[in-house]
Amino acid sequence: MNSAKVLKPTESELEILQVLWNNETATVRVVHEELAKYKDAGYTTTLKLMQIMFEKGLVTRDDSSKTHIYTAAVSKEKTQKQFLNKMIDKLFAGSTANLVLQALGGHNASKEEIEQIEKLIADIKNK
Amino acid sequence: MNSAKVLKPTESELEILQVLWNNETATVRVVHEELAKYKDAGYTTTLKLMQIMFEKGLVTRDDSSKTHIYTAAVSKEKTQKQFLNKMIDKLFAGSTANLVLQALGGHNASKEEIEQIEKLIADIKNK
DNA sequence: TTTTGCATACGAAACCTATCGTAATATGAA
DNA sequence: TTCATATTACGATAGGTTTCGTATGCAAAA
Repeated sequence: MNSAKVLKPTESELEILQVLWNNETATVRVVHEELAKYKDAGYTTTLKLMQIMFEKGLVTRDDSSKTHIYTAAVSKEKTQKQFLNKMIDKLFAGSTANLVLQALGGHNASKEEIEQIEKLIADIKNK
Repeated sequence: MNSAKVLKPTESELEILQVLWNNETATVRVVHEELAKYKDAGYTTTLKLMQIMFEKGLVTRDDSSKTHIYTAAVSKEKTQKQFLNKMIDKLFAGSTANLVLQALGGHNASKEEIEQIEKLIADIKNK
């Protein structure tokens, strides 16, 4: 039906998708207010971006009332995976482990997070 | 001296940087042949990109002989970290562990790689 | 010396992203 | 009904990326 081509959200589009993923559903106004917390752009800029996202198929919308209601049309997990793969490919010479090592290397994950990762690794080894 | 602004390589530029990182040093011809293995673009396209990268400061070059010799001016590690951070921010709600979990979730890491990661985690816990 | 071929330089075009101003429209209040 | 306000639609622009054609120059071979 859809997705004859892979949709690769731009950076601005990702910011909007974040809001939609968190809220399940949102109006342009809601998205805009959310973005306004850390960046400033006009309302119509957000509107325009979301209209373009609609044309691309990145979001769906209910336009039965004046104020349209938007929903993400791509899943967070799929999108994350898509970008991870591209990044592993372009920046880590195809090695997932390289990426993980680099990510854990400089950074500070909490005790709980480290334990989560340990558990996952144990699972992988068990299989 | 330089870097008043953060340099964010584009996707095409990353492909070129990969080659430079692998080869330490390379001519446009070498880079182009390498890219030609998996994509097709004209030679002058690669040349132009590398000239622009030079202007931006992403690469340096030795033009003492007719055929210029290019070197990456940004380190692989710094660049990787830069993109990782952006990605964690934009796509993983700021959580490094989320990214690692998602990356390992697809589990295409070899036994050796998994062991490397285990070791790193042990180190982190020891600290 | 002349020619051939490779390398660089340059400019232009096509395309995409992000931004915003303005106009049209619907909704609810006065 | 009329008016104010919020929302959408649309068009235009600025800036950046990618692509390539063409011109120019150099260097080695003929």
